Amino acid sequence: MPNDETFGQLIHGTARAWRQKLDERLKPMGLSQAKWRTLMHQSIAQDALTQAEIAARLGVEEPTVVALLHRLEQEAWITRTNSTHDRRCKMVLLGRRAQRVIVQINATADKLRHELLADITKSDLKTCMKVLARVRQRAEESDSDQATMGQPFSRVFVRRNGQTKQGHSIPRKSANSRRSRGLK
Amino acid sequence: MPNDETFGQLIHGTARAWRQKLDERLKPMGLSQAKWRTLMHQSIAQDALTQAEIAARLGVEEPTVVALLHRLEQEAWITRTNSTHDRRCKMVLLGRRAQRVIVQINATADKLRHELLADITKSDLKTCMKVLARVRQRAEESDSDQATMGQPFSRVFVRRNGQTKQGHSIPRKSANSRRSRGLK
DNA sequence: CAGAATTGGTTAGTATGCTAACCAATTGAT
DNA sequence: ATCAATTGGTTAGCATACTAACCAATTCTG
Repeated sequence: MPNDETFGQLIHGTARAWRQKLDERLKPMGLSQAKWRTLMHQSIAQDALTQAEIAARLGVEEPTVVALLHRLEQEAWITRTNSTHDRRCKMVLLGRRAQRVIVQINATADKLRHELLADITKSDLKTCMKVLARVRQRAEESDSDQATMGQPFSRVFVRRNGQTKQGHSIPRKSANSRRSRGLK
Repeated sequence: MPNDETFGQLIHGTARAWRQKLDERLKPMGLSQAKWRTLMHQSIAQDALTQAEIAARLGVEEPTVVALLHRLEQEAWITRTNSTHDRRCKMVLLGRRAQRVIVQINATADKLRHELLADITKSDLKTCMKVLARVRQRAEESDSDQATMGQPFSRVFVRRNGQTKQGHSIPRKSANSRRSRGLK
């Protein structure tokens, strides 16, 4: 067993173990970490959120949210209605069922957190969170500046459809998603 | 933006950002984090590994490894051969292509790690890793001991198929996976 | 040794994440 | 006012993870 594990592997493994544990606890309530997080952000915000807002708060991409909300809607946790102001938007609302149990769901997550952090000192925890936040920030930086110091071989501009609507050619942002990583 | 983020969300987000970044860097080489990790463990071990060993080292379940190796094999990174000693086993070997590039693949991961941890002090890093290791250990504990301090309601033995071939009935391991979480 | 149990690997089905490509609606620029 | 660009949402297709259920082979036990 490699106890000289790299930091990357360690974060990854810890996050996975945490998620697994939470999923296990939430399972009897018919939820998972992803669903719980979604409902939680809903309940924190006073007004209904759009899907884009939810994606930003969860820190995931929109298509992920689409699927997630689809499942949540099927299971009657939420409702989606078209916005009257902007016909593109869909406002997401917590269903009654969700409102009823949201408190105990959060309590479950809180309890788990307390358990897992039980014997960690305040100081160590603070340091750890500081490091994690810094690393995350670093990892979310755009990179494209110095990283590719070699030659960018194969400069292929995919240019998918090419005829639909916008042809503003040459997106200098490499092959990134059209959104500039909304997280932040 | 919730900067009073919980520890769970923070770990989760950081791990995700790290993985994304690594995937992005490995992409030009036709790899991903999962594939890289698999190849790395292969190259560290001198002899060929069985799929079960790989699963244990990666810290994932066997079916996940099956799919992963399947993709790696299709892309000619590895070869799978039946073991002569134990006909159940399949030994996994690195293909020539993998052996050639494994060094620079690891270098990429190393470089990323150095970049992401650039301005973290040795001391803070050590503390952080200590905390993560502890949390992970906690999260991987079996739980079932004191957590369910009530009565174990619903003692249902799922008893799935029951008729096909082997009817060794009643797996007394409750509904858990048949393996006792090989991680560790 | 025979039957039970375990172990290695697989398949099927699901959840969660991603990117690419698209449409419809709104906003912005001229 | 019109056309270009942006924004909200969707679909399709893939990658990576899981559990449940299974087969085949080996090992353990009486």
